[in-house]
Amino acid sequence: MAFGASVFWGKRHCHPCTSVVSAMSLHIVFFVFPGFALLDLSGPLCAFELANYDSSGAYRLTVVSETGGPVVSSCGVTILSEPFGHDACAHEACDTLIVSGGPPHLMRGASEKTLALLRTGAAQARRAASVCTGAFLLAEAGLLDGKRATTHWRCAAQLQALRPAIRVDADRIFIQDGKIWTSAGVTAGVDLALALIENDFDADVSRSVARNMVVYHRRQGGQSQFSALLDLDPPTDRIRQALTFARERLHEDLPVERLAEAARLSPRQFARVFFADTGQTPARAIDRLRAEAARSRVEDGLEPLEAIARAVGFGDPERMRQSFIRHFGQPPQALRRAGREWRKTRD
DNA sequence: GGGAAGCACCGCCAAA
DNA sequence: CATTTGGCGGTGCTTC
Repeated sequence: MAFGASVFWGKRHCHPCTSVVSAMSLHIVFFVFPGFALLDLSGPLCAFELANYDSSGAYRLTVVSETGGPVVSSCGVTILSEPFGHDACAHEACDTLIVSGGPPHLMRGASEKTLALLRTGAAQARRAASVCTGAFLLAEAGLLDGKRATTHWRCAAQLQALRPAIRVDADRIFIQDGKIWTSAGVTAGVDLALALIENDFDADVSRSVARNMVVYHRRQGGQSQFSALLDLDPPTDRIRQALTFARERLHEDLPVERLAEAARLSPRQFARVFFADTGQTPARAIDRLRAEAARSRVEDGLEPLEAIARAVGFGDPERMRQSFIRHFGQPPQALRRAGREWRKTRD
């Protein structure tokens, strides 16, 4: 074996058992279907695999599908799966069920058999989770009703329309509500897996896995920062007009009513269209615009925080601080310090 | 840090 | 008849 993982990454300390992790292994069951997105499966799989090096094989990993056998992913690569409900969830208790996503057009109209399997699987499992558009399958199975959930930002409005009872938040990397976990698009599945691992062990293990995968341990902020959805033109002219309008006068008061006026829509309709186009609600998007405008100036470290807060429309530094924590996960001071460190390494 | 006021959001229904 | 739009009012969050 030329590429021995234990040699390459090194075996680390074995953690003492926690309340959740006992001597037996935790069975992680991945559900896939024809056309599933390979990375939705392989990302989390890789995270759990690496976690096994840190935990002496705490996880047993199984890929299942409705009928079992070969399943072709959206990119054409075939995966071999076990039949769902046989070995996977019946004989050995399924600890965590993770549903992969796929192209949006495939996510509707799942067979009744699949939905029934998901319902029983989720009911028996300690946790159920979805990656990306996998949330649509959980939604159709009725497992997300009344819960907070996220999905790929492009599909958030569609999910909300499909199941009004879900509280869809498109600006999160992942969300846990009770035993149900959902995650944002594609690579957010890795963040989800890291969070599940941290839930089972502790932050040391998940941090170690993140380092081995060369990803952020706790990716900060919401998914919109990666979609660049406030920079790229939203599909409708009117929403773009409103965003341009807002960006040009961030320092002024920008209530939803005023944005709606700029878009020449009624406030109600504006809010509806805005969410459909961007996956965010208007006020939150403005808040993000301000935070982003402030961020580089904060990191530059040339102006007092109070002046920046005023210049971008936060009014006072405390509101800016709250907003930074919401969007970036850390207060302005911390980013300013990080900016200073970064400059030092270059000089 | 608790409580009131204001605002954002959203479900619902009616009108276009 | 279906879809889009606008208004109303309840609710929950933020701000002061």
